[in-house]
Amino acid sequence: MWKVGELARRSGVTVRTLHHYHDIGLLVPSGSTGAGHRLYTDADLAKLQQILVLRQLGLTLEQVGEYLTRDDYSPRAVIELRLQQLREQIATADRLRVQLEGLSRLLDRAEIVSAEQFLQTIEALTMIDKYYTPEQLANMQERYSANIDRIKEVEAEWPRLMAAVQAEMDKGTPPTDPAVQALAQKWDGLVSEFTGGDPNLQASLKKMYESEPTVAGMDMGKMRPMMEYVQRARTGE
Amino acid sequence: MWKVGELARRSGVTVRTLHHYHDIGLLVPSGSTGAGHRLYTDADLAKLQQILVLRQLGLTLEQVGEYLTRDDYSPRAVIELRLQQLREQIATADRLRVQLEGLSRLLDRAEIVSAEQFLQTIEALTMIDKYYTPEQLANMQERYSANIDRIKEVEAEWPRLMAAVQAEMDKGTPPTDPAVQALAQKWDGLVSEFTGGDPNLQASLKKMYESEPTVAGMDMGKMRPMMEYVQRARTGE
DNA sequence: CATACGCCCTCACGTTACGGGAGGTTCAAG
DNA sequence: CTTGAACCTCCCGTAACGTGAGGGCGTATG
Repeated sequence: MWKVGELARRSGVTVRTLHHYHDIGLLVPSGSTGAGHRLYTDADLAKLQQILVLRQLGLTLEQVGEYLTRDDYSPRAVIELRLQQLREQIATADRLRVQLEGLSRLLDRAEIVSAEQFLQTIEALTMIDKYYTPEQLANMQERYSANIDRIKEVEAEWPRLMAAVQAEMDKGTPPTDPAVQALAQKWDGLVSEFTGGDPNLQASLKKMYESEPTVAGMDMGKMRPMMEYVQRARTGE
Repeated sequence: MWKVGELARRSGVTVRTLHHYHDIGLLVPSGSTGAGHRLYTDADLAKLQQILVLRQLGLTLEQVGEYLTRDDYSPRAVIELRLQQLREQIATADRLRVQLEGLSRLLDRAEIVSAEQFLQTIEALTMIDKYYTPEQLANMQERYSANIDRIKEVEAEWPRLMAAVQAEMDKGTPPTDPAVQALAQKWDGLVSEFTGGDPNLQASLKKMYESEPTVAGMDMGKMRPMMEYVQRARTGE
């Protein structure tokens, strides 16, 4: 017969853990002293070892309790459940690891210098992962690697184009105006350059712009009226 | 300016989350109505997006707060910390997955039929992982695969040997008695058969027996006096 | 018998990031 | 004015304990 401290030392758990297991009925001591000190037997120790084994497998205390008391015990169910959980957990963690390692390489190239850029880059990577397929991404990367200078020009051109569109909107210029039509043509050119004319890629881009409150630091709430304006210029209405 | 419900819908979080972030000072609304309704600005939305991005990376809310407020911001520190955590997490989960897949194969061979066997097997696998090196394990598995019949004999012989040793102890037979010496020799033979004469393997076995409260369902509290008795027979004292 | 010390007890708040209900107020539309 | 949706604060809950408070018990020693 052991008291709680002895059992804790023998088994490697804390006294608090043994109190907790008693409180929840998982491991109830076989006896107690007149003063109320807990007394544990060999059988209690053996049961504790079993509990610890199942805990190590990742079962919750509730699950441990169930498996130690039910008659229709199924080792297979325990293992398959845990294997499924582990595989999902590993896959999720691995995806994030791959993302972060890519981001780490960006840092190595010193392309990020501020907290704002850092957060926008993470955000962009997250959305890219959400909206584009791996095939689309490989295609895009191939094209961009071959035209790095043009990419930078395009990046500089978008803010200018958007400012011009916004100016026309602010002036109340009708979308049928030749100036707006020219801007719409330019808009389409830049989009086409981004997507390489791929309609699937264009659809992914459109879905992202329609679904996200911000994209690459741009508030889509402000962006959408602009896109509608350009669409009206495109259709001539 | 948005109220809390509009912001929740735009950003994909719950109202409760926004309350919580306000409570802990992470995202404080820029204003409020006379009635106390929260009012959020564009800047609040942008900050929320940043918070969500960092949350997705796995940072705690406290860490998010720190990184959004400090001047000596270090993207590299964030990423390296998380990568390290992820790698450890993946390695741990993967080790357990491998263990469970091995156990699953045991189940496939129907070598486990009861809850008791199941728990003892898991316990044994856990200890094996703790005390033996991969090299030792490969060595042991190779030897056992080649002598499966003898292994079963040995497994049956240990309880008989231990019962005989216990009987001599109960009778108070001195360890120098020829009968006890014979038992000690037999004990050593079985151990040597298990370890293949490998002193490193013997050391791992010894360490396990000395450290664990139970091994393969055996209470080491009872086992240790027996091992001491056999040791005294071995040295002739 | 008194004291000291180690071990034991129960109670209760804390951890993290919210979920969700209770009980009430505010706001906009009919 | 009524009604219903949206808002508010407060508070308990989640899982598995850690930790401190305030006290009692058991044993050894003076």
